[in-house]
Amino acid sequence: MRPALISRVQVLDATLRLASEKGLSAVTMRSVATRLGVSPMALYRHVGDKQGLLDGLVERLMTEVAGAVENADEDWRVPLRGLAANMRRTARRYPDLFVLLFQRRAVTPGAVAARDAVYRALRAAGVAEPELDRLERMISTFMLGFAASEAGGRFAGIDADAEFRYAEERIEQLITAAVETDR
Amino acid sequence: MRPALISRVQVLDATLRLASEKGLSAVTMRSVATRLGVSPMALYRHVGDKQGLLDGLVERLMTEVAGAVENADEDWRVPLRGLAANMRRTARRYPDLFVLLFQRRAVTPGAVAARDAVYRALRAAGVAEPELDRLERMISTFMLGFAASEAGGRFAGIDADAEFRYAEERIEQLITAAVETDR
DNA sequence: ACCTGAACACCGTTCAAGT
DNA sequence: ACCTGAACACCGTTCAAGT
Repeated sequence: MRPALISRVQVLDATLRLASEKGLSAVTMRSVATRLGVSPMALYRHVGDKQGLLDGLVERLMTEVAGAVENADEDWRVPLRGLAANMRRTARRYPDLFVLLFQRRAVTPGAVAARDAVYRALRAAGVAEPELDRLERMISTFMLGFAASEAGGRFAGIDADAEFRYAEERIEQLITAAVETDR
Repeated sequence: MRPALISRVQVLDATLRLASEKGLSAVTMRSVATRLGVSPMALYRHVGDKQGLLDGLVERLMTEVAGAVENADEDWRVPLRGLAANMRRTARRYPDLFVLLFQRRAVTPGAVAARDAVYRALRAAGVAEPELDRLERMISTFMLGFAASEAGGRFAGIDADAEFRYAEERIEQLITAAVETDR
């Protein structure tokens, strides 16, 4: 038995900092280890392997997205906008890491939390059960695509905020239309 | 002077085949060179470097997406659906390559062609100029996000075709609504 | 239980040389 | 003009060993 020098949380913290400062390509087992003052092989006990490290990173991204979204608001639009804002901010912070979200199902706690926030908003808006699933996926998919585009540079030269306000309006319009037809 | 053993087109062809068969991680300067029966260094004259190779790949993806989209149809929905179908097919063929599209502006010929196809469809539908740009970007962004999600596995366990039909309807509804308010 | 050092099989890329 | 071979500075990961 021997006291642990590093923990899984520390490894992910250090990696996330490295990724936001120098991008995903700067994230190597060796560079992360150096940052923690430990040998590269020390990481393997805590994150499995490089893929495991990336998985851990992506889950942290999702909790960052889902975190701090107000819930019990009078207007269902508020938490939805908050989630979108979180998503865009996270994407800008980790542009090349963010696209990995397209490769994960919403099964980890963070991803589930983010999805549930959209669900709650849609329910509060009055969207009926049969349509809830699909509308949620459609909206989440658009948000993800928008944030990835903005952070990746696909929108270069365009006012992303104004662009998003337009899309936001259109989506809210879509939601209220769905509520209307259900009635 | 010396007869060229390989060309840029051949390099991209071979790389694309390799990517669709074994994924992006199997694409190395060495593996591509081996496939062409040439030394790794021979590639550098034709694609610059690894990043140049990826850039060439992504442009080919876009021309694949934009290609063979019927144009002069009576119904504006047809080319739009065709483009979406192309996008989804291409994404499924090169899942890990596809997300690189989020990092490119629509400036290369293939990307411009894809964007113009959406423009034409929206104009044919009757969308007025001031809204054209934003609606095009919103729709393209959603399509990209959907295709990336489907190909990446985010929709695992879900009937992606049915899912897409739902979204398609909603988007077409959005377009006709935009036409209404313009009138 | 946790960490290290050396080693292995890879990378992308430079550089000088060959035709 | 186009290609090669050797070399360099990296990777992720295994394995045996140390505490």
